[in-house]
Amino acid sequence: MDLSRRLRSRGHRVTPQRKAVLEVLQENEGVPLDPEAVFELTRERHAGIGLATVYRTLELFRDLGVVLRVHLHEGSQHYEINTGGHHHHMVCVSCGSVDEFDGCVVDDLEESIREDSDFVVTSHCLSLFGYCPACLTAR
Amino acid sequence: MDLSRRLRSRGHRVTPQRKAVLEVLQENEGVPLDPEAVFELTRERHAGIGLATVYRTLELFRDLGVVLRVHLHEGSQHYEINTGGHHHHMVCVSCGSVDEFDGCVVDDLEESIREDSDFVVTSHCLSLFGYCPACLTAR
DNA sequence: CTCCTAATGATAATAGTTCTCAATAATGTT
DNA sequence: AACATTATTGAGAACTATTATCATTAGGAG
Repeated sequence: MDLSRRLRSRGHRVTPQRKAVLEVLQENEGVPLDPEAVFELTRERHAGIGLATVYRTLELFRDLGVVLRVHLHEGSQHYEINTGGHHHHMVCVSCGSVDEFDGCVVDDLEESIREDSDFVVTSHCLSLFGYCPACLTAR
Repeated sequence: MDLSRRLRSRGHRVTPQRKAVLEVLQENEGVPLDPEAVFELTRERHAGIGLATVYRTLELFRDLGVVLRVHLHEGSQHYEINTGGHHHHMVCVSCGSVDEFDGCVVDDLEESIREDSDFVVTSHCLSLFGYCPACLTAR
């Protein structure tokens, strides 16, 4: 939770840019953002930040477990603050909106894989695609 | 199965390039290949094929349902022949090898989503990451 | 306050993919 | 079989997302 502590404990420095990026991510909990979006939103707080710094910061935060990388099959990666709650996403193929869903069934699957094969599963990626309520009623 | 028929029924033409790409994919059933790999393998059959044609052909085949696009989080997209059998992949984060696994549990999940929310799920993407037997014993 | 060096911003470089366009060739028609 | 039409092709330019480079700036230990 405490960014300063988490950074310093690994020999990293606490900079205004990193604090600004964290704030943006925290304000958008549950909303996966791509680096460009993070860049634009962070600029409103820290005007001079560069895009490269945003990329570097997101990568660092991922290392630290502060953010999670989300794969929405959209050409750019998306990141969201890691709240600890395991969830995945439903992406509307019509409007691109993203919803969360909890209750991941993959834990069961990982279990059965562990039994059936010699492959040791350490993580997984799951996304659902379809139509959101708004796009469904709009036809 | 019959490429010629499938192409013509949609107004597309049957070309030696497309036949060559299909053959490569068929010979590599169960092995997700990226466009560069398909390009190299296809060149052995049809020497003059261009990379752009490979990209266009894979996209077309995907439209026709001939191939499936696989997301291995590797910087490039991967494609494999669509045999109709629903399966997903286990990617070794150490050596990059890819194994298939059947028995997808997501159908159950799609079901429960359909009941719990108003989101209509039409497809999903699931990949598992971990360590393959070879990499496990090698330590 | 000083020094060391991590971090930054600007920009170049890279990787993967798509676009452009003139030349070629697959198919329907004669 | 020859022709006309137009989809397809190959080559390379263009584009997008991301990473690397490097001189300058600034965090923080002493």
